[in-house]
Amino acid sequence: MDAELYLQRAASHCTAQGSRLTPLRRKILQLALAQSGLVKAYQLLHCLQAERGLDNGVVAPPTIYRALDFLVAHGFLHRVDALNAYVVCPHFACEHDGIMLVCDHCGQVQEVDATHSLGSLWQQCHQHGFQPHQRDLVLTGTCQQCQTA
Amino acid sequence: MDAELYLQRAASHCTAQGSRLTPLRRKILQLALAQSGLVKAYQLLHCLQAERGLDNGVVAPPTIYRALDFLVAHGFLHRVDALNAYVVCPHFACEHDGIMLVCDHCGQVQEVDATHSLGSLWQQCHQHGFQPHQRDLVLTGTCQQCQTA
DNA sequence: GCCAGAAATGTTATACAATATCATTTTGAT
DNA sequence: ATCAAAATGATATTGTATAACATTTCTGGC
Repeated sequence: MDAELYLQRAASHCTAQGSRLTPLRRKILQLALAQSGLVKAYQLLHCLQAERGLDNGVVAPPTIYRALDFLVAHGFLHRVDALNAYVVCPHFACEHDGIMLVCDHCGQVQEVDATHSLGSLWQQCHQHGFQPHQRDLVLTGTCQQCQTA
Repeated sequence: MDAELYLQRAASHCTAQGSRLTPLRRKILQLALAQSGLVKAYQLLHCLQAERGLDNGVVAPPTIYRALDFLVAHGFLHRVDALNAYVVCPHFACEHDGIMLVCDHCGQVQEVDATHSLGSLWQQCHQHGFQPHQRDLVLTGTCQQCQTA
């Protein structure tokens, strides 16, 4: 994934809807993009701390979590509850009914369109008067490579 | 749900497959059954500690987590990742393709059969060589009552 | 019954995850 | 320029979970 392009499009997306991709948020999104798969909050914390150097103050957890909340709320990241982790969402702008298949062995993420099965799933929820919070579904499991290995 | 009956059936289920519902595990399952919806690990910790009294030693987290792991592995509980919580599974023996709709406002849980939509979901996973860990799906959201309220 | 290995539990300590609270700075609108 | 809102900094604390090792309990073979 081309990080620079992604960041540019993310910035446009934000301004278009009146929210702000501040330097801090941008930086953290950039760090997340540098990962190939899962990103963890405290990992970002350490990265950011390292970048700032020892003299430039300490990065505290709320700094990270606030940025992550923003990025998730705006669709740039998905949270993987089962692993207390996050993954970049490659197509934040489109309306996508997708599933993200997260391998909890190697951390790789595979995206799959699932308009059909998810459609009937959400429909079923609504039939029971239930308003699900998630639009996309994040599933954990074992990917092909890790099964054979 | 009749807790005594449930515990009896759970015990049978365990012996039938050569695993042991020990007094500790049984106790924790019983505590979980006493809740109407979500149960949290440290809540169980405090309950168990209270039951044992102050003189009978201290209950430590691993005691709880090991029991919870067992109960989840054997299908008596489901873990709700999004909330770091657990819910009792009312029908552990049946092969059930169900979704559990967990209201993160009031904690109530609603079970819905979703053989169709889940079937196509799991099928899609396998088509991509992905082996999901979950059989049931646990979704968080807002229930009907909490929407109107 | 007795013993050896396995399973379960106890114990201590620590790592990881997340939030509450309040102070300070930056931003955008008037 | 000023004010209010948004964002960030800073401090402290709570909640969640596991590692590592000791001890006890159970089980099957003798």
